[in-house]
Amino acid sequence: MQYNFNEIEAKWQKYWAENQTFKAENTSEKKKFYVLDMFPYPSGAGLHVGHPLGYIASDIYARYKRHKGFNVMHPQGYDSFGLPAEQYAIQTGQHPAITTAENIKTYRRQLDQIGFSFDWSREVRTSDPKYYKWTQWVFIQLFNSWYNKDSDKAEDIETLISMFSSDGNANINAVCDDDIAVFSAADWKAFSSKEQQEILLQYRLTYLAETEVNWCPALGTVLANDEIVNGVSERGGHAVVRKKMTQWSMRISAYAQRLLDGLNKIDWPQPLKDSQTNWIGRSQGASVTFYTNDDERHPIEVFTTRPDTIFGASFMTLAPEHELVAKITTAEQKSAVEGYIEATAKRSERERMADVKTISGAFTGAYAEHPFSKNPIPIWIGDYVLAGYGTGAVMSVPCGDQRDYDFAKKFDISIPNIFEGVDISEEAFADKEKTIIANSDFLDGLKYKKAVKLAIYELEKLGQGEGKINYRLRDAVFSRQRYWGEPFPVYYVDGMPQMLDKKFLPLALPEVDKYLPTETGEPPLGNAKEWHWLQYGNEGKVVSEEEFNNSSPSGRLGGALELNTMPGWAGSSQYFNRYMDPHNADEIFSKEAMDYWQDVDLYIGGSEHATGHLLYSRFWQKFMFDRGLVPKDEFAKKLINQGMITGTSAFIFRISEGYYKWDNGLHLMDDIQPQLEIFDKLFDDIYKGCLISFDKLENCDCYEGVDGSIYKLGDILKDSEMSSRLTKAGFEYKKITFSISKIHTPVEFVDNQNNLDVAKFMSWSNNIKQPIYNHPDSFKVSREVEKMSKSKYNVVNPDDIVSDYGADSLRLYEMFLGPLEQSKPWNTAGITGVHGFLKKLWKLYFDDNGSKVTDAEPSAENLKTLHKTIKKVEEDIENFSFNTSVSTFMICVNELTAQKCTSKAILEPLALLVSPYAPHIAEELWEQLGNTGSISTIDFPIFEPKHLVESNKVYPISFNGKMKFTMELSLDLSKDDIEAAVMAHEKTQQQLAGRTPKKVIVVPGKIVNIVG
RNA sequence: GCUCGAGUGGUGGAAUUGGUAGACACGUUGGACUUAAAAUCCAAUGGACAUUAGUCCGUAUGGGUUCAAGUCCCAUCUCGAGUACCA
Repeated sequence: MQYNFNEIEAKWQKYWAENQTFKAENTSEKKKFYVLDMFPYPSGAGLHVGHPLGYIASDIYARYKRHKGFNVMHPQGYDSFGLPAEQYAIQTGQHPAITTAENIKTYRRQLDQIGFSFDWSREVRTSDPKYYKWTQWVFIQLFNSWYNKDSDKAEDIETLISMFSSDGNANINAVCDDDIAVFSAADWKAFSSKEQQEILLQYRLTYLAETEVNWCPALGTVLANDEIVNGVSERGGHAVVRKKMTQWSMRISAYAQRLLDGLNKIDWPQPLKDSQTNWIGRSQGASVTFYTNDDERHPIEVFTTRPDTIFGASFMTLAPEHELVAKITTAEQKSAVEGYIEATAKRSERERMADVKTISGAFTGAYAEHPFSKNPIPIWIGDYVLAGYGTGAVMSVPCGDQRDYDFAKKFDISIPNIFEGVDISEEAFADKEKTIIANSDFLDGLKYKKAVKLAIYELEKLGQGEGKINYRLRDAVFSRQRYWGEPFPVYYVDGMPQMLDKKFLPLALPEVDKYLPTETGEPPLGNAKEWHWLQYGNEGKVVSEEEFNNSSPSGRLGGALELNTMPGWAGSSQYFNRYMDPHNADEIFSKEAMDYWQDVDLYIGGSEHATGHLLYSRFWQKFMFDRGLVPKDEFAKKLINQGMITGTSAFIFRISEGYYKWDNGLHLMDDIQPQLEIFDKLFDDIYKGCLISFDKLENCDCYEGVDGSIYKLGDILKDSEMSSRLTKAGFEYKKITFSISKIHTPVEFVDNQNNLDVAKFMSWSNNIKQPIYNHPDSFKVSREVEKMSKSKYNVVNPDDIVSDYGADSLRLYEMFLGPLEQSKPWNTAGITGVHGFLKKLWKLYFDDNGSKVTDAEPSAENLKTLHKTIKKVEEDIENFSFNTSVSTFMICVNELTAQKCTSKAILEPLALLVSPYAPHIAEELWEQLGNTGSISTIDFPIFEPKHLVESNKVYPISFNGKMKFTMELSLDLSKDDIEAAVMAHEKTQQQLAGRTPKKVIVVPGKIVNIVG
């Protein structure tokens, strides 16, 4: 009986689908286990072999947990809003919903054939109105909440309103906008409704504000910080500029500390935690207020992490954009300051980042007064101070900060030394631990920590400062000028945003005739003919502006709807909770479902979401927790980042340019010009576009040129008949050199030995002349490891692998490649190893005549092999070391084959062990062994240590730490017995050659080492 | 620059608390079977010398701790990821 994987896999995939084998129930006697994958964006390109890696790992774990008796939820869905579908729509006019549905179909087909145990009955799609209804709903909850610092959690906005009407806002301790005027209860009641709404907006967790945003003109949208890489857009690499716009923002900064603290109680990879910690960027220090020393006494607030160095402050620096600059600049300095501001404004963010070394600034002519010494301190502006961080102003301590130091040197500002025994003639001194303060009045002689405390204490006494914690984390801009995203459930009345009532959700995306911004620069939704909200009582609908204007104003609610849509991360910030109760039309999820499933036990996905999705989701979860909607304030207990599977690109080499070395070297004579043209023409005619086999290039001389390598023609083509035309024209081979271009070539044209199928390649590509071989019949390409991508022609499609080797082989091989977290190159050739293993496994159960399995008693050896395997595989799965368990299976099958084992008592548990990894073959074996139903919930074999008990140990006998020979001894022997036995051995005597050992180390059960 | 991670055969990678380095595969070489190929099976495979036994060198480099180091400590180099005038 043959191992017919295609048939077996199709059979069981059908069985699982028909029997809903992996459907998880929300009520169960069993303990729950929630295994989650980061849901994919369904791109038009479909899956490549890199994509399923994490899904295979999580699937193995999910299947293992089912065998261990858990009620496992393993859902899957699609993050189906996004830019590519929209850009495709812009180009073709095709509605993104159609493209998206098609792509999802492809994804589903590809996923199904790999045999995942997903519970598809729980599928969600972020672009489905039934789903984004709840994204809109969460947005409304955020709008209706404020952050109370006293209770340290988000609360209903009604509690704030009642506090306003009883006590005003003076005693409110909230996370809110900075510049809110103080009002009394009486004031509050006297405010107009619009004024009240304006004030509340400054407190809400999602709020409308004019913010400076990253505007990408090419994409026509705002980008979040994590969507910008090296100053250009992550997608497309377009320029990004700063621009002021009215945008929805999320007050994530309210949660900065809790997001930081929460990291301690979740089992997530350290690098990911580090990057979140970094992103949140907590720094502890003090806020200090300086005053200008003129009559105006303008306050200048700065943030510093080193209040202990305050006596070293010899100047202040403001960001050029700082609002005070215009007010304090003196008449004499006005032109210099304005010139400088103009110059920095012209420089893009990118230029400023690229050019950190250049120190620039201008003196305002104004002075501040030192809080303690009362000395005048010159106030400068400089673009090394960022308007967006802290207060946009710093106290500059050149002796303690290198940037201040460089600035002071450049502009010849004094650099007072306030450190004991430190030389600052070359550079600033920033080592906190070694700091002893000097020349600082009451701080003299103190170490860093004490000096900080005392400085803050004295500042507080003066009323000019206090201890403060600053975060780098900014509020997150939540508006995008896009079509293909969630519409905001918001309409405007008199310029103030109003939330749609829950019963009117979802507010569906309107139809538009084009997906670009409007001519007046409004977002794409501005193209919608019907995009006004019209409501009377319980009846509400979306209408045209005209219909709205013609409707009766009496009892009418509504207005123009919001034109922005939500960003990509909106839909992914709660999807893991929605999976628990995905079809609930009345609630985002029922309390019962949430009480049962609680949180994610294992989350697997890529590390690229470290500061995007994974931070925003934690924020939303904490908010939902505060509002009593979820029982846990962290949504995922454990997270693993799978590594990337990289491609192995293939390159061919094509002759691009020829050069001739003229005898007169540098002195080009006029008569060379026509010669040169003849040469160029001839060379291009004969050689340009020729392919060269890589093994030919490898072995010849080349010069390292600026753009790569320049090869000598003589080495490569001396004997070629092609070249005679050049010699006939009087050119010598040895003086001819040429450069090559390296071109990606589709990996499917290349075999395992790096031989190119030349015929296929020639018909695929143009601009190619005949290939030049090193060995006839073998044209070599070079290979390099790169990210898998269409443009590099190195994409390997899982469909091909599945049809050639089967899904089980693909699953095993992806795991076998290496540790899950590590990135590793794909090489299809290696899959024959695991495929061969599956065939060998099959042959343990079947030969040409059918089943070989017997009821024979297993031998001790059989049992040892089995239980060794159970132990190792179980440990490996628990440690997510899936690559080593594949090796373990191979060893096990190799051993059982050698033992000629046919015992059902061994082979039945073996099928179970393999089942999480290679579920199709396991199901088939299980059935062939006479069982009915799916193997998927059968108990995992239990490890019994008694089968591994050994009486003997093969000891390695070392001399001075080097193993020389082994010796089998009983494990019952005492240390002395072992030593005696070893010393008596003839090889020991041979090694010692008459010497007496100085020392003999005996570690029973491990090793013997003889020193001397 | 800062933070984190990693350097082991031709390749992917094993190696539990320091205790036989290179498991398991791929690839390569030789052989069996076959008209041939595929498939399958057997043997060899870190390097050098010797090829009968054996000897020496080997986990990026240089030191150190230890009876014993891929593993621990110090320094250096290289690569990768993240982040960046963050005061």
